[in-house]
Amino acid sequence: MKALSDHLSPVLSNYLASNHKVEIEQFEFQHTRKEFEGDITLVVFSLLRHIKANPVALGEAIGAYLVETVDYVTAFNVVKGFLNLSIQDSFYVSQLKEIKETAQFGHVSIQKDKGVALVEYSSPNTNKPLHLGHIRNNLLGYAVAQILEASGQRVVKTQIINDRGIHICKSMVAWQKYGEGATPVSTGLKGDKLVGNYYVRFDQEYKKEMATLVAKGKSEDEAKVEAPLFVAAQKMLRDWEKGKPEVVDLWKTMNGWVYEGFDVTYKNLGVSFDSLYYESDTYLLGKTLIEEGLAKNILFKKEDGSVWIDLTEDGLDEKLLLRSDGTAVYMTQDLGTALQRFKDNPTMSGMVYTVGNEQDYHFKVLFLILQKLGFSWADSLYHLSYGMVDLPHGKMKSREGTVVDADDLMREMSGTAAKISEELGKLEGMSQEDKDELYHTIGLGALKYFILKVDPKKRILFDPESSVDFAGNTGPFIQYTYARIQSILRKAPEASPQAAVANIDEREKEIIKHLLDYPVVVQQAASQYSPALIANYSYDLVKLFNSFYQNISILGEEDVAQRDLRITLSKEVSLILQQSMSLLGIELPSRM
RNA sequence: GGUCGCGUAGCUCAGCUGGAUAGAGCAUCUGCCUUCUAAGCAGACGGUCAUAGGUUCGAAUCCUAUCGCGAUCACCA
Repeated sequence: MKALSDHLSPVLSNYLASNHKVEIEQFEFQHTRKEFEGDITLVVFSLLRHIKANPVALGEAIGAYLVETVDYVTAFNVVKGFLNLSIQDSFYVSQLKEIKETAQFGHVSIQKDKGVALVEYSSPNTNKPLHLGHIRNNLLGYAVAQILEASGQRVVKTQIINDRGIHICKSMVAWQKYGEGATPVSTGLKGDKLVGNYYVRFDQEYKKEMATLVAKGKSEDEAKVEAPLFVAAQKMLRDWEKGKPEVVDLWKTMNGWVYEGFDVTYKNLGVSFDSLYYESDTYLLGKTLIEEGLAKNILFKKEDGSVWIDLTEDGLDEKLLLRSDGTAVYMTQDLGTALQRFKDNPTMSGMVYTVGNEQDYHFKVLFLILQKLGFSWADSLYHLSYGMVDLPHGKMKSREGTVVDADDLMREMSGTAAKISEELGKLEGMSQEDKDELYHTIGLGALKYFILKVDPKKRILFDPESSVDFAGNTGPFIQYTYARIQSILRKAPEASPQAAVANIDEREKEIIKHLLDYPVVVQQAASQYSPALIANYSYDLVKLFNSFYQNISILGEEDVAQRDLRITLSKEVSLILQQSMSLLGIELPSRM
């Protein structure tokens, strides 16, 4: 409806300026509700703040004026404070033509002067495989990056890899002790799974050691730090920081395995990155930053040597930035990473951190510290905070084996897609290879849509038993509609909408109106960082199209002008679907 | 306890900066495949928008309080 209101607003402005001596440029338009006559509605009530008048009388006057001066406004009626305007069919035909002639309608080509927006997502630890929580993170981050790009921003997709710290050392210690030289090749396991197994093994053996110590009369707290495995892990961390060659070598080898495993998962999921940052590289810069902060008296040192920032005046607490032994904490490396990214991207216009909402406080503090350190770009940082993915029985816990593994889940989704496809039996003549690819497309489409259609800040309940739907408001529903359109287009002649169309069906008009909304939705999704808006828009479009498709013949229409309009309409719907779904990372099959 | 987020149909969710009689899907029930792919379409059933106040022409939407759920408040990440 944006296009229409853009046409009408200046006319209205002129009218009100000359007749009521008020300057108004923004008007409140909305789609006319079905029960009323008309296409677009001006909410006259909102004008009453500026003009003292009876809403009905004002509506009548404006309506009469618009019908008189604007060609395509054919009629009007006023209900209470709502001015409903009827628009000529030919207007819609010309709008459809414009959509057809615009490449990538609704997407803005990248504007160089805007600077680059960094989008961080994924950022895993390198000690265990990716799970469902990472999937939401990855899908959100990737989609937001795509949406920002479609809105005209240059985007760099990035992540910080948490590749150092005690947790990595735990896997390393367990591998040394129990691994017997196992490698991904010797075991046939994905690298991240192999390393993850030793992380779990560490935890199991560590618990046994603690139990033994407690049985010998040690307290729980003593047992925690005295268990030989724990001591070994701590020693390994110190050796790593000293750069002891055999430790660093093992660290590199095992991280290498994990990265290979992650790459497979990312590829399957269809996400990618433009630049990578490693905590092992950036934590030192963070320490430098803290030295500077101390010198400027923004930070302070306690007697034991630990470094803090006092945020009590901002309503927050004191926050630790460096341990008393001088080693870095989480915040230290995040400060370093942020600065490093700015150094690498001097035209940075903003940075989006895709991180779960349990870290809301952390990011509040991070941004505040960067502001206090005097970085002007700190104001443009944004925490894309999203809710947890919960299972019916509560949180995912790796120790209790309730984690939904990313690779397993994707495989199951493809499997379900295959099962449904085979039951429906529409894929005659397709090679097995193509079928497998299609099942992956559909399965992933279902999963991605399921996750992205929900507002990011809300929690998602994931029930592995009932799985993800393939009917209704789902990815496959959209894919299916697209495939149907492709089927028509394969048989249809080239077509262009002609003015000769006698009249447009209500259903066709609804679709054109909805297509015209797409550019606004893309901008909204970008400014709100919400892929859900794109998903819901696409769903509505598909609903409208299916109703049209099921009730009106396209290729069977004898009137050529009418038929061409319908073909064009179908084609444009499919193109917008392709664009909108590409923002969500969902592929659309030409058959299914 | 402090701070932040959420609460809409049996279930899962939409509802844009306040606008007309709060919308979808799933589930349940009716119809529709010799005609462009039935993963679909047409329809029925289903609501005290957590509760109570307030702001105003108008509140699911904004404000306040209360209740419920979750997160967070580490020399973990």
